[in-house]
This record gives sequence, structure tokens and C-alpha cells, in this order.
Amino acid sequence: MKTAKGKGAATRETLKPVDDKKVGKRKAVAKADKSGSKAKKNKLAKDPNKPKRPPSAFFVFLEEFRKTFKKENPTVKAVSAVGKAGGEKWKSLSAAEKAPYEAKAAKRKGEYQKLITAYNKKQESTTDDGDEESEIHDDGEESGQDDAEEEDDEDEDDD
DNA sequence: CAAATGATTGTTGTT
DNA sequence: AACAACAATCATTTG
Repeated sequence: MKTAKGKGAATRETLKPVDDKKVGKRKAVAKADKSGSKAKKNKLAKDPNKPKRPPSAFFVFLEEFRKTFKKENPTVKAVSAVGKAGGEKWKSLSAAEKAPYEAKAAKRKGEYQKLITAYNKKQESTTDDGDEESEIHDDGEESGQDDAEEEDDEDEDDD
């Protein structure tokens, strides 16, 4: 067993290179850039068709928590209040309680990956070199496809 | 009037 | 591998 302090691959021990409670506002998600000027935003083009990221277990839990929170706190006004309360509560939950939320989040993730794949497939068409990959040809196409089969499987362990 | 912000954690995406 | 930004929400606030 050498490797002494190598921490080599950090098998156990929580690896936390950065633990900043607040990185100082990661970003305020800048959006809406339509001020006449066309800023050539190379790299990372955002497409309106790009599926949004799936909600994490925390968000799934939050959605329900929000309702409850507002129900018990109809006077609350800031979203931060629910966020803070939800965050603390979330940490208070046990893995078993988070399980159902994670399960839902996991499912959402699967669907998202499918969407992303389809989205990527559409984008994959042009083999042009990458300079101006933004081909702005707006025009309806893509006739329906993909039928969503709503499947609600409730697997609850019996106790 | 319209858009950003604030606050939470988790997950995905990019380098 | 590790960091960076974003996912929902909604009243408040600023330009």
C-alpha cells in the first residue's frame, strides 16, 4: 500500500476541489439578444428547438414542494424563499424519500437523451466545415413523427 | 413595457 | 476530470 498521500484516484473521501457556497452568481443566464445588432455568437449556438435540460430530482421535488410551501405560506413572495426552504428540506430527506423523485428524474433524463439524439440527428446534416454553421433557413419541415406513448408505471414496493 | 434577478441543488455539456 | 452554466419559479425591480 504505498501511495501514501497520493490520494491517487480519490476512491473514497469526497473530492471537493471547490466548495463555494456561492461562486458569486454563476451567471444570470443572459438571454434575449435582439437589439438590432447581430452579435456573431460563434460557438455554441442556441437553437430554439434544442430541448431543455431535464429537471433533476431536486427540481422534481421542488415542484411539489413549491405547491406545499405556497399553500402553507401564501404570503411568501420571493422565489428564493421556496428555494431556500426547499433546499433545506431536501437535505433533510432520506435517500428513500428522494428515491421517487430520483426515479422520475431518471426517467426524464432518458427521454431527454432521446430528444437530444433526435435533435442532434437533425443538425447533423451539413458536413460543411465549421465556420458559419448557423444556417438560418426557417421553414416548416419535419412533419410529425415520434409518437409519445405515455406510460405511467407505478412500481411501489409493498410493505 | 419587458426582461433580469434572486436562490436552491442536480445534471448535463463543454474543454 | 473538472468546471461552467443552466433547469423551474414568480414577485420584485430596473432600464
